Formats: sequence, structure tokens, C-alpha cells
Amino acid sequence: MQRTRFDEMACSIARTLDVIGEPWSPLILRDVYVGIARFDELQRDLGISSKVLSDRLKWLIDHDVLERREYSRRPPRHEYVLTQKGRELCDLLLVMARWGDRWTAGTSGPPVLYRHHACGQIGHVELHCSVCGQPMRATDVDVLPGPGSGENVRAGAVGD
Amino acid sequence: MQRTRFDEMACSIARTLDVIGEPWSPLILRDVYVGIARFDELQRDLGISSKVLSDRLKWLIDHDVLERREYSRRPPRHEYVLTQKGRELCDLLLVMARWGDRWTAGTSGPPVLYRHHACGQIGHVELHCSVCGQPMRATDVDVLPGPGSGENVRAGAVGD
DNA sequence: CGACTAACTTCCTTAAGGGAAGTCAGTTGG
DNA sequence: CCAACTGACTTCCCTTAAGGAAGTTAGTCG
Repeated sequence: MQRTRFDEMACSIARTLDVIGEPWSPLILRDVYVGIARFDELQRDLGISSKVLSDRLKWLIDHDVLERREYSRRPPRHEYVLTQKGRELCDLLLVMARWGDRWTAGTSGPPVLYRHHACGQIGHVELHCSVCGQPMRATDVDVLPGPGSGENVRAGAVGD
Repeated sequence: MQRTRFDEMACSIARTLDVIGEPWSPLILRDVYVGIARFDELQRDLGISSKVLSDRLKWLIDHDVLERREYSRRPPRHEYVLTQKGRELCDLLLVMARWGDRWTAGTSGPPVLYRHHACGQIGHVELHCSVCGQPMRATDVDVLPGPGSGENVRAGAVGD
């Protein structure tokens, strides 16, 4: 389908999308996050074709989001586990789930609840500022050009 | 390409992806968020084909993320603006940007900085629990089935 | 030794993305 | 008043990714 590459764009959103911007990847990530880790489990749970699953897993491994681990030689059995980079991507899933709960959930309420280890309560994520700790939504910020805002962010291309 | 539908899945992540799971949509959202609002501006800025841009805009309008507004009759001129649903989706962009800054930014640093209105400082988003206010990352929660966890979350399908 | 399972790969069909060109309303310039 | 121009798309064609089914390989079990 000759897709436009996003990985060279001077935008962290675009570069994130280059890694998980196609729709199956976040769902694969979700499954691995909740413990569905083996190829055939993933395929069954997602209803994805094995070809596409295979492609996506390779992609995610190549981008250091997942690791393929052999948990049994003889018979050879494998599972996919999150890297640190992948675990941090799961934060994005929590935010997606929150938006989906608010705007797309049916009459029956949210399909999944999140219990916070620290307080033991069912809650959801809220965005706060890393500096002052107050709520920080998209509507609460100004967007300014940063040091990496050059046209082409290849190695060594230091911004203006 | 006959894509699998995500909108009937009992998962808020999948349903969110049904709306903006294809890679251009978040970038369109980003552009509208920062004030790039007209068809030809979007096309120029993104390097997207007008066909695909047209399709995406229709989709986003159909899903109440954007609104098409005529800001001039004679000559007829239009711009796209975020709805409330769309503005809340932009929170997701902040989280994507944060991950992209951490894991995909080049040597030159983040391309964009976010100044928080409340404190005036450059900061980034952090996820906190809506109940206790403490940090709440994907690694800090247990995932439990919720009321809408039935097989098919069509209208009236109340979970077990 | 044949059936079975995990984990893929190959092959074929369909449709979505990319790009170029065309369309249409309305406005400005000579 | 006709031509050129602009915004905002639409149409057409080509390429390639997604879906699905079937085939493959390594190894275990009965």
C-alpha cells in the first residue's frame, strides 16, 4: 500500500506512530501487557491473521518494544515480553482506555477496571504536569518549538 | 485492504483505535490542535494525498472528533475545529509525544516543548491516579473485568 | 510410526494508501 | 466580461498491505 514513513519527521508524535501507529500494534501490546504472550494465544484472542501477527511482532521486536523469549527448549516454545520501552508504551494504553471509556463505552459501562496498587482503589489515569503536579491537559499548554525542531532530524542535524 | 473492524470489540482501547487507529488521524488531530485547520494547509503540512486527507477528515467528522466549519461564505472557505471529544483525544497526543521524546528523539532533543499554563514552566505529562493522586503507570495497576466486559457490547448487552 | 501442537511461512485475493490530474464555485485582474 | 487563480475537494490508476486459508517444520505423546 506504499505507506508514508513517519520515522524521519521532526515530531515525537509521528515517530511514536511510526512504531505503533498501525491499529493492531496497540492491541498486541495490550495483550502482552495482560499476560497473553504466545503466538497462538495472541492470534486466537485478537482474531488477527497469522501473517499479519507475525509481521507486527517482528516490527515490534525490531523497534525494541517486545522481546522474543524461549521459555522452553525441547519442545521449542516462545513468548513475547515487554521491554522497558514497551512497558512505558503501555501508559499510552491507559490513556486510550480512558478516552474509550468516556466516549465509546456502551450502556453497560467500561469493559475493564484498573485498580491502583498504591491506593487499592478503582481509578483512571489523569494527566499532571511533571513540574508543578497540577492537572495538565492538552487545553492547558502552549506548544513551543524545541531544540530538535529542525527540518530533518537525522543524526547530527542540530536545530536552528 | 479489508481491515478488521474494532468498533464492536469489548475493549475501550480497540474502540479508541477504531476512531484514530490509523496513522494519519493523530497527525491530523495534532495539526488542528496547533491551529493548522484548513484543507490545503493540512495537505501541505502533512504531505498526505488529498484523497486520504479527505477520507480521514470525513471519518473524524462522522465520529464527532472534528467539525467542519464554514468561516466564510462567498468565497466558501472551511476550517476544521476540534469538538470536546476531539480536544480530549489531544491528551493522548501529549502522552505519545512524551514517549516519542524519551525513546525516539534524536541527539538534538525534543522537537516541541510544552509550557503549562498553570505554572508557566516547560514540563511534560505524567499519569496520576484519579482517586489518590499518586503516579499511576501501567506497571502500577491490576486489570480487572468491568461491567461492560461481555462478549458483544452492542446496546443492551449487559455483562455477566 | 502416526497424530498432535506451537509457531510460523507461503500464496492468493481484496481494498486502502499514494500520486497525479480533474472538477467546481467563486474571486480577482486586465 | 473573459481568463487566470485559489480553496477544497473528487476521480482514476497503480502499488502494496491486510485477510484468510493452506502448508511447513520441530518436536512431543501415545
